[in-house]
Amino acid sequence: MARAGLTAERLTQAAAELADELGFHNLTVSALARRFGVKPAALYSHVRDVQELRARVAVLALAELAERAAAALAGRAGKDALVAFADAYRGYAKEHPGRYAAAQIQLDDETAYASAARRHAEMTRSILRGYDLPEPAQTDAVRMLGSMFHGFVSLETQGGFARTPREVDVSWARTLDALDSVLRNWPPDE
Amino acid sequence: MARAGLTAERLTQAAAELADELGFHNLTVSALARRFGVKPAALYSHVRDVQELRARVAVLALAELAERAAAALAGRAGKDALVAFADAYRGYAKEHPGRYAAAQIQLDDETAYASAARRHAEMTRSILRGYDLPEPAQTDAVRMLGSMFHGFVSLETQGGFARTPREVDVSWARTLDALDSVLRNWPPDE
DNA sequence: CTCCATCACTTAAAGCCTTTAAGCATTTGC
DNA sequence: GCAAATGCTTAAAGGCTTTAAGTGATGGAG
Repeated sequence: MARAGLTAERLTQAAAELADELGFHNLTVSALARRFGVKPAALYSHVRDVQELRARVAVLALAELAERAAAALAGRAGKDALVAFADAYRGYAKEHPGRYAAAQIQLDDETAYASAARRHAEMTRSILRGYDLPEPAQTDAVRMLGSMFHGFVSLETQGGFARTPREVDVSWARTLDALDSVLRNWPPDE
Repeated sequence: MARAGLTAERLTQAAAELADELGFHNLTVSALARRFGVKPAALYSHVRDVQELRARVAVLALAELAERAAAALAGRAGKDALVAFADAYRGYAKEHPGRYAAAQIQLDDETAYASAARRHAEMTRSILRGYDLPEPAQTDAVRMLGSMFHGFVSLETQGGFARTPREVDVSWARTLDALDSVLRNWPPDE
């Protein structure tokens, strides 16, 4: 029999595509094996178990997302940077819903450390340089921005906004306006 | 053999507890049957399939959350209302992570319509009455608040903030300050 | 060039999950 | 007290994960 030429990398790549097509929670060893015309057991020489497969997709997604966000950020500052970053984030999630879902799973500390997770936090901080917030307000703002982006995208992809007629794109833009506004006028600690 | 006395309601209640203990994605028909000392097949007279079981937990969670939010909101207005609502939301998610996860799943239109999902939107709107935002800004703000709350809670329960030392409670409070601030000074459409 | 070791994949099997169908036992109502 | 309805069990099929053992292709050494 001809060999399929499996490697951890090819499996991860295909797994990411599968996740985008079928949804992350339908990413199974069996489905992936099927796609390669191979028996499920064959994958276990390249990947320890389904957990590792999912974690690999998560790391891939984090890296791609960081890449995209970094490109969007290049040469921009202030609100420009904020909007470009946010759009990159939302765009990625819409194009790659399965990968985006993967990026949300809990990675063990080692994997997380080695992954692009830190780059994300750093990029968010770099956006805030345009608003010069002192610590610890900066940390609060990082968390707020992350929550906002993730929350919006998450609700949007789950159809949470579908029942109201107003264009989601417009609400997104206005939300970014609001974020920019509050970052420029960060309320004093009371 | 003695009968277990299963009903859809008791199953739903137990399923919610199971979800909180094991995580929503570990909520299975088998595990639930085990808890009742009964064979899995027995549940299928009361519940169509695992999807319906999950949907029932989602509806339960939405109702409980609405209940709690409504209680928190009673007699409050302005920032007071905002903070009470947000705290109710976050508190519920922390106490009942499995139910909270359930509340995020896509319900079919009928179920969603019959569920408390609408009450949530209405309550968010009632908070905004304290800030008198005209439509369509109000819709944008509803979406922003929902995104913020869900995003923060979601990242927090997934351990997303664990790697930074600052107290999450403090960031939460400051984020609410920021939201209050931007609602009071909603940026004009540019 | 050939043989053998290694590697890549298959087969086999166990265990857990969902779900349907059929059977038995218990309750309920007449 | 008996029949019908109800509630749970048994049985069985099919899909998933994962391990272990087996087979055939590949490639390096002699």
